[in-house]
Amino acid sequence: MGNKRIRKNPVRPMRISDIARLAGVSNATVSRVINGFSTVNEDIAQRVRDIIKEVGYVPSQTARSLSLGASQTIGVVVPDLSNPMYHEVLRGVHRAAAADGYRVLVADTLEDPQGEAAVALDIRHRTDALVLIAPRMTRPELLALLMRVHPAAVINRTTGENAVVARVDYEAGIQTLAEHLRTLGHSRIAFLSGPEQSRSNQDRQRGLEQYRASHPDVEIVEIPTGSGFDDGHRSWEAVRDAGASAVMAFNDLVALGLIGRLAEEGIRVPEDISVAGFDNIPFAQYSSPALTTMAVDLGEVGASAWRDLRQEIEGAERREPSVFAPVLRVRASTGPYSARVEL
Amino acid sequence: MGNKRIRKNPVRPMRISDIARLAGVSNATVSRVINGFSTVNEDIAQRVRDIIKEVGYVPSQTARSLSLGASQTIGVVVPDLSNPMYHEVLRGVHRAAAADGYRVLVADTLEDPQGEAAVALDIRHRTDALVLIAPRMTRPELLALLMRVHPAAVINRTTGENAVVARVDYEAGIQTLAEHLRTLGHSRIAFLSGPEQSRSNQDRQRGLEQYRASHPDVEIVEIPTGSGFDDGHRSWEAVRDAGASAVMAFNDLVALGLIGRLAEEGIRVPEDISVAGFDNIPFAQYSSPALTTMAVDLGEVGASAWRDLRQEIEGAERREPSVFAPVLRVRASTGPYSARVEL
DNA sequence: GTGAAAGCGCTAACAG
DNA sequence: CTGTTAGCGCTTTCAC
Repeated sequence: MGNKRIRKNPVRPMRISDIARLAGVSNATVSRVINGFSTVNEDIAQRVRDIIKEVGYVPSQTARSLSLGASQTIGVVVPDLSNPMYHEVLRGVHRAAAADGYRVLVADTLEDPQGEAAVALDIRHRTDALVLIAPRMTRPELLALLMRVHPAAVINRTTGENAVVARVDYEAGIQTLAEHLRTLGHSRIAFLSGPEQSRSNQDRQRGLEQYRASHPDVEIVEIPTGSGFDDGHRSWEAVRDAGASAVMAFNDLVALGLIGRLAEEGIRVPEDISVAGFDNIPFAQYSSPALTTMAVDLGEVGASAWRDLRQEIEGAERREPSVFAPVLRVRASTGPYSARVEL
Repeated sequence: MGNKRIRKNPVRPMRISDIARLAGVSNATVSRVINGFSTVNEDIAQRVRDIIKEVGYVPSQTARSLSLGASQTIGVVVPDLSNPMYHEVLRGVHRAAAADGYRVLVADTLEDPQGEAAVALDIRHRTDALVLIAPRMTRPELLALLMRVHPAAVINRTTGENAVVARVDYEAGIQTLAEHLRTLGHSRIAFLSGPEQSRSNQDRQRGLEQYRASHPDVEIVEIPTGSGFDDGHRSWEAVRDAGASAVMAFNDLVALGLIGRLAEEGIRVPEDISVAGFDNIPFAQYSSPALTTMAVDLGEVGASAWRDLRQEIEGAERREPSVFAPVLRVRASTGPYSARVEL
């Protein structure tokens, strides 16, 4: 490059005006080339492109966003980035949005319901739209927030008119599972319930309430348990005392914990007792026996949220909430009822 | 508010000038109040604050970033957002950065090595720094990229001088594990290797090379296997043919797959054969028998990357790479060698 | 203590 | 087809 040392200073990134100067054209022309406006003389365009590539220029997304009033980026607010369930949803959103040329900004609220709204507002102000995954805040807070962050999608919470909604129908799911067990001949079924505050647990309870009403012939006894492997492991005495021939665990982890305990106790699954989980975690198919469970395509929930949200960004009319019913995966851990010796 | 209808139009967010007008002051004053400059008359400041709260004004982060030349945001580039391993690292980075008032922008490259650099560059231009988790691109590409995205941290890849590095010492880890088995009396050990291109697999292989050199008394036979549960499940014949009394699996999933198969075959673990995993996935402690494995605190790796990166952002000198050695978790799946009947 | 004005890097009319 | 100019919303000198 002759005597003009072109020193790439990493501290001071290239700007559009640098390119313009180097190419001997105006900023506007460079901008047009970058954005693929065909109205530029091909020779000039090529020269600009060459220079851009040569110096490795990348436009400032910040400036671009400010100027355009849009960032081609959406924000996703997650209560807990360490929870695999949210990951699946997140990934679904991410892939779907990426396919449409959108980037994703993820913010973890670290399970702090207080900070949720602030985080959401902040992130919304750098993005074009928001996805809230299972927000923890109270309903009034949520509604107030939604007024101000439109367009937004909410996953696994119901809202009024102000947001796109995608959610899993846990109510229906647990009933599907109960019905599966009833069909197998079980008439006394234990439900190992999860954390009390958990919304999805409440949904399951509501579903079972309905099921009891429509099936007076089957008894469903609720045993407060928890959401972890250990909780399931510890639940054995209560299950035994309940005299149930089949168990629906709050989730797969609980089911697996119980199954582990049953193995230790020498109780056969499903011959002596049937055990079913919920969520269909990857491991469910590898346990022994393989676990019957309810599968939810969380990725699809996320993708759906994005699709509806995108419509919203483009100004389409509000869609109905998308509701996803879990589907039954029958595997080896549930079987027909058979009278058995006292445990 | 008299006859001046203040209609909150969700389409047109509040700007600083709106607040200024409402408070009867200048933009500059509002800005000063927001940023906590003490030079503002307390009465005015209070009035401004009240109005901000009342109308729910939140400054545009985009404009702020452009003006300040900094966004208080870092970008994290992940090869695959669905991989739990990366999640742990991501979470470590996230928590540590959040504690320092930084937000995190996550970009998934969807395992596309081609697009990686572009994604990194783009995201870097909306953020103050970059974290690359286990980038897939070639070394020359990586080095070239790092020149242009400084400051950056790289996880699980070595680099030259241009980035902070945090990595897991798989070489040492696998040797620790081999030594554990040798101490138990095993002298013929199988290593179920993972994907060939996997860098961490290559690290393990290199570690075993060293181990062989320093321990001629133990034979380590490598069996190309894979990284999934099924791969482990399928590996049984090869393991048997190798005549090994102990197995080191590429990771926990593979180990668990093999253990499942062994159960089917009626082979006892660890009485007949010892099996060890790698990674210490949450499930490792719940399998039966509980899995001996190498634990890596991935969250800490991420947190460390952030700490060093932060120094870098603040202009401190380059730190040495942070290297994390996996630690041995002895559980029930490995035991002393005992001669046994031919399998 | 407060306001006016310039500027962060880019895009988009509007002229020519 | 290309350049000039006026913002995008905020921060920050520099005067007052």
